[in-house]
Amino acid sequence: MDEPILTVSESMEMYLVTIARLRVENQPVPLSQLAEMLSISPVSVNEMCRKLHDQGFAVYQPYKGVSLTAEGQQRAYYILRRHRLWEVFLVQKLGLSFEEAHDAACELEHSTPRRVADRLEAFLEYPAANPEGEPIPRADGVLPPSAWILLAELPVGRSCHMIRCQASQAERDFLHEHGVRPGAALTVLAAADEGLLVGVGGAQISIAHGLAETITVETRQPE
Amino acid sequence: MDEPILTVSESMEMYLVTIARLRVENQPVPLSQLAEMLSISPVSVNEMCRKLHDQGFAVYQPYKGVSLTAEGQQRAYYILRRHRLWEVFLVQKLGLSFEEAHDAACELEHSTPRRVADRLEAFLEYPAANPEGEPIPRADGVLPPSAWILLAELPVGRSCHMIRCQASQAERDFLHEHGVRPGAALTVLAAADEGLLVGVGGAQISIAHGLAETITVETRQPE
DNA sequence: CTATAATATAAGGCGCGCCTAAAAATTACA
DNA sequence: TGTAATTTTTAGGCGCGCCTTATATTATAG
Repeated sequence: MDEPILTVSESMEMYLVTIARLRVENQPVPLSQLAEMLSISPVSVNEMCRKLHDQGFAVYQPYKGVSLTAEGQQRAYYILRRHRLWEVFLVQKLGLSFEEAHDAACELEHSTPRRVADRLEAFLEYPAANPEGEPIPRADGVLPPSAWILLAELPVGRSCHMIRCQASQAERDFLHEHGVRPGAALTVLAAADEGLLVGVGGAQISIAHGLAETITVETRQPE
Repeated sequence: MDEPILTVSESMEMYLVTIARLRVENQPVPLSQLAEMLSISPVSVNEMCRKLHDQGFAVYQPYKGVSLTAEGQQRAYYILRRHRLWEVFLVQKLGLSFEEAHDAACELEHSTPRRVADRLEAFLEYPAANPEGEPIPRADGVLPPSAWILLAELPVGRSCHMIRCQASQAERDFLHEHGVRPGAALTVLAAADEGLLVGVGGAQISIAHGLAETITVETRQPE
């Protein structure tokens, strides 16, 4: 009757949170991607995915990929929440770089009781997102919907807020100098062969299509 | 020539820090105490102590006990420092009880990079001790002395943490069943002819004077 | 000095999470 | 459609840290 409360090992937690992060449009995540992301051999990843399936945390379909059950997603968000709260704390209160904060948060996230996370959230005054603009799952397990798309996909004339850029450091530095940084308000003024003409804080910058495809932005729903 | 940097597992870290905490006046720590403190079978503790000896972190002398090498003590203080800094943060900034904070710190201490510890120390404005008055090892590895006395010598009304008991196995078992075990928070409620009335975790137990003289505790400095 | 209690050690086992090698199944493309 | 590439599965192995059972060794109190 009463469900046994299955404990999730640290290793399992890493799988769950990685699946959650790799997931796009409810498509199952290919195991090869998972293996690469985790730096674990495909055989071991396969083994673990079957285990997660058997324990009810994931749905594994051979040759298709793996996705999370409601239970699995809840556990994943549970970790993601801790991870991003720690990132906020480490950057905002301790003054670490995001890079350092991210690495440390990867460790701390597995050793953080729920109560500590909740208190930490209050101490940080309920941040909505981590320092990179990625949303923080709430205590009730809801991950606030973020209308995230690529800048390259934004129609001309529409505005958005930048979330992140996954290009090289040099390219990110270039964008940063022109005001294109996480949180900045951007408007696509025009699209040309060379790229997008983007307005940012009264100035304008031309961004190549390739680069625009590495930039994630959040849009307000227009209606 | 160049020493291989031996990595210390989380389990080993627990042993090292426990040995450091149990150590008094440079006497080796009996393995039975260690086993009780860690809630691990004496056989396994023996096994691990031989391993720590072989790897140069401890000196294990059969029938004598185990003590730390300079290297082992450094590692132990390294962890203890993180543990107590987290306790300060969790109590002072997040408002947790010491009990909760201690438990959470036991986990966090193993996942805290040096830089995070140093920044945390600064953020907390360089506390000298944890919320229970136990000294925090400094970044340079120095641990200020702490106050260990016998339970029998503790004034009525004062609280302490149990360190160890050197009575017989039967007596230790008796105490253990009543929650009087290493690490437990004890309060001397009253002193009578028969012995001390001691509060432990909401319950009470009467401990004969003779037995109380075998129990070592750590007290907070009153001023 | 001896009997008993405490401590040490040996032997074998278990679950976990990872590995490699090799064989089988499926998919995808020419 | 047939072959190549990918993916899955099986089998066997390894280190870690813990366990229990059983046997030695040492310490200590009568």
